[in-house]
Amino acid sequence: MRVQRNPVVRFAPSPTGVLHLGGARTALFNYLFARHHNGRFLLRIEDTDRVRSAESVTESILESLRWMGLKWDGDMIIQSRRRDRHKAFCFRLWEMKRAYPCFCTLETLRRKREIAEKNSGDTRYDGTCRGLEEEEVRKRIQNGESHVLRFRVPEGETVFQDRVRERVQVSHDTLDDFVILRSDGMPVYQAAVVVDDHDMGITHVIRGDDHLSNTPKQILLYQAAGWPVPCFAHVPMILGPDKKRLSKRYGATSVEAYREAGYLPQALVNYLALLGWSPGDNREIMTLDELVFSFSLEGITKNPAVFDETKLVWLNGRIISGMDSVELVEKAAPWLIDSGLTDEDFIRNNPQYMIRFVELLKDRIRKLKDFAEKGGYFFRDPDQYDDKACKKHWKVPESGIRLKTLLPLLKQTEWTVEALEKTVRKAADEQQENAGQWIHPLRIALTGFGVSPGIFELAAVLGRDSVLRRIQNALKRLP
RNA sequence: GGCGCGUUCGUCUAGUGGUCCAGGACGCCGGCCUCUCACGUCGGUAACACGGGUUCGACUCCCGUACGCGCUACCA
Repeated sequence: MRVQRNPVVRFAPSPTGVLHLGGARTALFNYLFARHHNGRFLLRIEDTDRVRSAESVTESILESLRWMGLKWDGDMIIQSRRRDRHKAFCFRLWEMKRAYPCFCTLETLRRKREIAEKNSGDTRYDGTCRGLEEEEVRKRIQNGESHVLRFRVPEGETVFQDRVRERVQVSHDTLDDFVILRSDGMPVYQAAVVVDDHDMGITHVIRGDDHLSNTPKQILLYQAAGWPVPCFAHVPMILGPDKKRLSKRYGATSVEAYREAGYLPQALVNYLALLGWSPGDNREIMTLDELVFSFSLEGITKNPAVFDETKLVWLNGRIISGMDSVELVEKAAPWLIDSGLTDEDFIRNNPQYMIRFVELLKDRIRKLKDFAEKGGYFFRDPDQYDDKACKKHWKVPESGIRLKTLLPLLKQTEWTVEALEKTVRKAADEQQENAGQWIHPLRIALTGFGVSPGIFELAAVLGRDSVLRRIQNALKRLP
């Protein structure tokens, strides 16, 4: 499908909670679409629910978007600041008789709904105030009777072409006269979105599937106002492992949480893009630029997707191992510092050491925090030794003898990977033993663990002093 | 309950009537590499929800059933 030359899209989160994965993906799709078509990607904060909205939340949403690299164009729009404009729109509809005041109280509405639920199950507004005489309306308003404004839904049906759902058809019989302006003068979502999307020149509304049912109401509003109706694209939901809407119950669901867990923004973006969208070929690992280049609404799937953290973890690991080492040092630094392994000065003053550190580790870890959790021995001598590894490779009397034999040899070995390897293998050879029998105890002595990067590379990086010291420490602890 | 939307390996997906005894990826299992782990590499496991049509032929089109999700607020 052809897309007009310079589309304008927006991401419109409501600041009732931090940015969650579903919202992040919606933002991403909007961003990709805008960039792909040379359009504009705008941001609007939908805070018309004053009770539930919080300003601090807005800042965290912005921070999440920035972290993911989704830069929006222009200034962000704060919906609540446009209240007068929304109100004017609602009053205009009233003047045009497309809306009318409704005096039903929350309480009577609630009661009617309750009864309806028990009987017909039809809980829609019954239209009590739809046909009120103008005279009565004026009088009741003069009396200061509290009222809302409801949209007068016309007869007929609304049909629209959704860019991912194809044709969607809804009979107006299933709609009711919904509220557009609250009794306190605050506009309701339905009215506010339409006014803002129109004023912002939005051409394509790309949003979550949960808005699909609202779309006919909004289209009716556009039509009542005589405004052009934008294109819609409803993206399916992201589900939890139980196939229900993703919720906090199943661990982390916010972008923030993934950031804090040591994920790279590239990985999250890449993974989210693949969740509900496919480039059509078999590519899996893609940069933001590649995503922009390949993105199209046609590639969006119709069915909801289950969020699978193991694939995200894999992607994160692949991206880490493919990343530039200098950049990786920067990314890993906060984790190393926070865990107290080292400090900024050391990192700044030992760039070569830091680069070797990430290079030895980056292929075998999957999250940034693993640098700290699995690479502590690059910064401090082991103070405890892994039980399982000891049982397997240390609890034999020869281990001590082997390490003792190694000590003087290592004192005079040239400190290169090749020389170290030659030394150790030769020592094992001379005893007619397998090199592994020497390597494993050495690994435990140097790292405290049964697994680590290649032992000779590791020893080369750690340096002679550190290696000799660690062997001696280990010898003291040998059974 | 009503309305809307959806249903391909455990998960993400490719597939737009014959090229599909269904392809890729994650996961899982096994081989190779090897000082361990990881990487890499080779191979394996595993799916068209069900029932009716339409058609020479259906994963692909139509209808129904089941299941799931969403909406049904003076929430967004």
